[in-house]
Amino acid sequence: MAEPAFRTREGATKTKKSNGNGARPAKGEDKRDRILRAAVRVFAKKGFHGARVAEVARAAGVADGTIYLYFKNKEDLLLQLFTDRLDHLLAECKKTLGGQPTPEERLRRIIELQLGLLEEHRDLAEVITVNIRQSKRILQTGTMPRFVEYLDTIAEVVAEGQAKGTIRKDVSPRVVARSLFGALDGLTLTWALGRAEPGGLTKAARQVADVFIEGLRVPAA
Amino acid sequence: MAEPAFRTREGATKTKKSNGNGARPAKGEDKRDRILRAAVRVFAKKGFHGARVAEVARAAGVADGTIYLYFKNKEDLLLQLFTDRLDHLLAECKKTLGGQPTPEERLRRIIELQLGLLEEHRDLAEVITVNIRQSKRILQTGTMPRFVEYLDTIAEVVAEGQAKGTIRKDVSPRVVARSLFGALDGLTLTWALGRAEPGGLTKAARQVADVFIEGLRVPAA
Amino acid sequence: MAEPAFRTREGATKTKKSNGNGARPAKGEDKRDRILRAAVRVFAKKGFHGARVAEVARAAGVADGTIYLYFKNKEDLLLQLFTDRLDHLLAECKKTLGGQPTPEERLRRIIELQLGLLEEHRDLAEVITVNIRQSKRILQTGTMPRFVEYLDTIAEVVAEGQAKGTIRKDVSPRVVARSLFGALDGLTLTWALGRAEPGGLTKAARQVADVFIEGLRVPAA
Amino acid sequence: MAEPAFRTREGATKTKKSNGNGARPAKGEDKRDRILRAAVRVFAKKGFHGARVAEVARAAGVADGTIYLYFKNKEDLLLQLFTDRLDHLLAECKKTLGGQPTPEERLRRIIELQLGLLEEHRDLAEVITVNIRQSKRILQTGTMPRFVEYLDTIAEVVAEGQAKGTIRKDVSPRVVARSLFGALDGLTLTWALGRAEPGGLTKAARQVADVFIEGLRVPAA
DNA sequence: AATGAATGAGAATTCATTCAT
DNA sequence: GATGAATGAATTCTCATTCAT
Repeated sequence: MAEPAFRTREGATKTKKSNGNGARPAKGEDKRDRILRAAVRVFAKKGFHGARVAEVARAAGVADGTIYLYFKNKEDLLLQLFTDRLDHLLAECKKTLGGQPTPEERLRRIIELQLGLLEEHRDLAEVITVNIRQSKRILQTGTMPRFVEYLDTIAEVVAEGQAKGTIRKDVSPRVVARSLFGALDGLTLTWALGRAEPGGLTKAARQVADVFIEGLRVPAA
Repeated sequence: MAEPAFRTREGATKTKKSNGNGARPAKGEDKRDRILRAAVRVFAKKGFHGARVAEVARAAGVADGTIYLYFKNKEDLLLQLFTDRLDHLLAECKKTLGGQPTPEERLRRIIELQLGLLEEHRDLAEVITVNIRQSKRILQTGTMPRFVEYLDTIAEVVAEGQAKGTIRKDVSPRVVARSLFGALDGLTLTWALGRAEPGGLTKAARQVADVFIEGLRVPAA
Repeated sequence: MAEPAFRTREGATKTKKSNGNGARPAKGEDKRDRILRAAVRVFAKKGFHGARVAEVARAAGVADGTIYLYFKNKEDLLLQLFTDRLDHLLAECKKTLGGQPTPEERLRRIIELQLGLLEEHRDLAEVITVNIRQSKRILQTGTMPRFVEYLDTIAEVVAEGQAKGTIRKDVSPRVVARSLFGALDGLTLTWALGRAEPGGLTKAARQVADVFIEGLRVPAA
Repeated sequence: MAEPAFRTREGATKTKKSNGNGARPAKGEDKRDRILRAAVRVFAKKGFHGARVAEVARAAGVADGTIYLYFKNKEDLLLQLFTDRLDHLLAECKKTLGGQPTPEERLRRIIELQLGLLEEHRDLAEVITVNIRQSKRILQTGTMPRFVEYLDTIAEVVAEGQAKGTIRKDVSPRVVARSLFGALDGLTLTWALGRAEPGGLTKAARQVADVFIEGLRVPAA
């Protein structure tokens, strides 16, 4: 998962080169990716508001104006950044969840995936945890369909467990999903802004998984 | 006076009981409070970066320059806002925790307190969840001693339970504290930015408490 | 000349305590002087525009508002400062010029006086050379009657020499006066902004005097 | 580009002959010059502190922000203005001094050049005499290498005369240089702020030259 | 007279965005 | 598509001055 297969605007799972025109690598897509990757770095270091568009451009090796050929404006750049990365996480989730036998295992897997992904990409971790809250507009759901989708994925797993009878029914799947994401988000934030010790998030993942899964289990008679 | 008297820091933990000169309310403290209260409202509505200092001033009924008599700059205003409010939360915690018989009950009480407080102050909820992440500088621990103190309070309760033998020892109190805060923070964020249904947070509080407390319980043999 | 006898508004030569109401030292005058002395220090250090009125107040040990009881505004403070100090210089000139037998000696004496005074008061030197040019309004002659008067004093000495036949008549006394003042001013500026070596100005005084006096002498047949 | 290309410094000594690409005038240099020319006018009229950057921009026919593409800040604009103009004066000096047979003639030529140049450019005269002292930072030598270089040029001429035996040795070339510049500066200031009669400075030039040159002559046995 | 908290006009500078090349 | 020079709106903070006490 080191080099995530970056998404295009249209499709979540396209591989890098297939842009439908055959041989030549899509110059445009290439540049869009370079900009997004530069944006992660710059936003992580300076924060969304602290980052200058010109810095992103320089980091991406393009001219200032070029950014506006691929993104409507600075905020759109941030939004597409999230969308892109969450698409990736969602795709991974979908791919791996099928393999897990029980809802509990699926939950554990989601936790491991999210924290694992961010542990490998500290910059991205900072962007996800910090920058997502820096644009009021982006925060309003609706602008963040991918985020909602991701929460829904978690909630569904919970609901499945409830349907199956292994997860207690007196908790709302959405509350659980939001709490869980919040818990992971908080851990990531502290980790990313602090020492970011290698393995720190992975270790935390197990503990959070244990607590949540145990806590969700239907109490024994 | 050239160097404006920053009356601020030392007044942070004072309870409102004036300044010891009896009848008249302390003019300074009074104005500082008005500014802080105005800031909560304006920051909640516009976000930290979206809010203009002049708007806060107008909302507080003071001149623009007056804000700089009490706060070093806009960011300091945000920082002191957090410090002030967290002080309040911490004081409430301390007051109420003594009355709880078990660590588990104390945990539940903390959860109820935090969500209860924020449910009553939606503006504050937005500021705490959103704005706290808008200033890179503030995020760096050390600038937020009160936040660290709050997490420590939670972690201590967990550690107590571990010492007493009722809470599982294979989880780090600090990880639990951070996760729990994250979970509550996430719920609050979603609530505050959405409908903010009355009772919504209180209802969630019970569920989160149940899950965490159950999840932390030492597994029955 | 170490502690110059400071002037009051009305009269140039009054000694410090005689304010006409007998015994008590004039509180007001006292404060005005403190402010002026503080202003010299602060203006010298920060320049006129760089100095805050509050700094002058603090340096003088008075409240900000007090300054406005004695001076119309910041610029007036600067203006009165010049007037006061030039009054002093003029008085010294008048006192000493009578004793000099020839116009040439009087010229030499003026040069020594001006540079001697400023050498003893480096702060004042900076203010005179630098700050006098910082307020457009003050620069316009008319607002600086004392300066004009000082130049006139020099010009008169030159005119005397011309009348007496010892000074060449093909130079304008006013041009000489202005050049001479400029020369002294330039030397002072460089001295004050640099090392300000003790004796530096005094030494320069002799040289400038020699050059000017020789240069003004009626050419031998 | 994030870091605006400060095209400034390197262009300072270039003579106007464009940028080597033949026909079209160098856009950048063109704009920089327009700004400098506008700055002279505005600074002369309002003084450095009284002038608003926006006024300079408007006078130059560029946007406010454009100024910051060519100059670090307002003070840098002033500094470069001096540097530019003094460069010109220095170049003229160098060009003309060679043609003068004696140090005395060279001195006279320098005086004529300086006053002549400023008489033709009253705005520049005001800026040089008044504004140069309005920025404390600029005054500190080292920030004004050109000024030091100019004084050195004068001092060298004096030293030459001393070596040749025609100028008295009991005066320091640097003191003479500083005095002479001060004298010219003072005359210019008075002229520029007053009527600025045509020919006024030129006429003064002769007198100052006569006085200084006579005054510097080795006394006849 | 003296104070100093409060005022609020004022200005430099930044930086997202555009558009002529 | 790509560029990057130019734009100019937007906003924090400063500080001279006032005036209620």
